[in-house]
Amino acid sequence: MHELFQDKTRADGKRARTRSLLLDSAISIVAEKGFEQTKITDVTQQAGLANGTFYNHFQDKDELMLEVAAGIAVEITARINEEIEGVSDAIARVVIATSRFMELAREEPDWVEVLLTSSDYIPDIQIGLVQFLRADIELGVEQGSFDVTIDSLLLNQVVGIVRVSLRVELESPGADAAADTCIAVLRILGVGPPRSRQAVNRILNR
Amino acid sequence: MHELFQDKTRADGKRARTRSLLLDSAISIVAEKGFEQTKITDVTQQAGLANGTFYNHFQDKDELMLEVAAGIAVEITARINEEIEGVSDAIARVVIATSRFMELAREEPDWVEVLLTSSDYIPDIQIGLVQFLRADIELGVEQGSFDVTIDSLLLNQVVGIVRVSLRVELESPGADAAADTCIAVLRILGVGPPRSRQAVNRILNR
DNA sequence: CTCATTTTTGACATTATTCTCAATTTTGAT
DNA sequence: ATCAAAATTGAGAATAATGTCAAAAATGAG
Repeated sequence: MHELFQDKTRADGKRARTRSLLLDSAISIVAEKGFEQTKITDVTQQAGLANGTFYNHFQDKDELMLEVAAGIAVEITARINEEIEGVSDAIARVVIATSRFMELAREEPDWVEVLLTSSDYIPDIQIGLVQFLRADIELGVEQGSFDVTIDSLLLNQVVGIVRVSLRVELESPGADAAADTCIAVLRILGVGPPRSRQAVNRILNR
Repeated sequence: MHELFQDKTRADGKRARTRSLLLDSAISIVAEKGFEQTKITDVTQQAGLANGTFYNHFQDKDELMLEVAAGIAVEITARINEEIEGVSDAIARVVIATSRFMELAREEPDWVEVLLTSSDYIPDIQIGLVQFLRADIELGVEQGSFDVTIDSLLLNQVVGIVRVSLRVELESPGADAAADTCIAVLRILGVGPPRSRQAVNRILNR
């Protein structure tokens, strides 16, 4: 379990380090208690700082949360992009991205937990991820692999499937849900059941 | 927009009527502000009652919310069951149930809104609906229509798809999302794209 | 209509959380 | 090592929500 913000500010001044400490503390508290149940004193206590210090760095809870959620979204987007960079087949891109996301739920459960809960309160957080998703679906339609009309409903449905699958993965990390989730996503995108299974087996080489 | 609880207690004594008034007031406040942002005084104000009256009827907010959510879940389950009673084809049952649910999002948006938000906080609320869903999926597997293994992941995925579709319907009531949602559900259940479209067109006769 | 019982009222006590700021400590450039 | 600037501290003021209860009002059985 890495420290997302502190790792990026080790070398900077005291101010930046305290700020990062608060941000990382917020991650662990939000992951544990949820978004609205997280109080400012919970965060400062977790950070081992006095309550007043918070106000030296943030206006209010919303400002803190926005930064936390945006930081996680950027990091997760970057990690997934790393994996699919250079892959040109849309089915493979979607499968790799989905399974990498599921893997992140095991590697960094707090980040994923916070991303899921915060996107209920800060809808903008999803925007970046959805843009990439849309591009890959467009690619798949062009390549003749997907059978869908691309609209807000479809994008939300795909995001919804991935969301619940991530939640299941967070709640029972044993039950390797990645492959089944990839198949579900392909099915939604109009890839028939036999082809979906075959593609997932090939791409995740099982 | 009907009053779920008041309609059921018109004939009863004052106590029952006040109680129902509080429950219905809670629906409209939760639909507007969300679960955690709903304060007890919001509910009593909406009901036109004094703050103290609340404690004559409920221990605390949780007790109120549990009753609100359970009441809505029972009503919605009953209305959907009404429609599929006597239908023996699993595909038809799933399509009719899904589209009826989407229709309810237009008829009674507050009920559906509260059901969606409260099931984040009171997971038990989903249990009843999921049991019916599971039975219909089992039926479809027996009938050779669905190609899935039934487990918690699958049930959550289907619920997830319907949830996001309901939310889209609530947010833009114009965009007739029912048919597309039925198709998405069938696809998840392993019905191929052409058969899904055909089945939905036939059953919803368009 | 009467009146014992039930219900409602709303001011206030309690508890919870946010936000401020003067005093103190720490930092890091020189 | 020095010291002005920056950061932290924590007590407590301000705000917000919950929960209590004696007094007042409404109910409905007889």
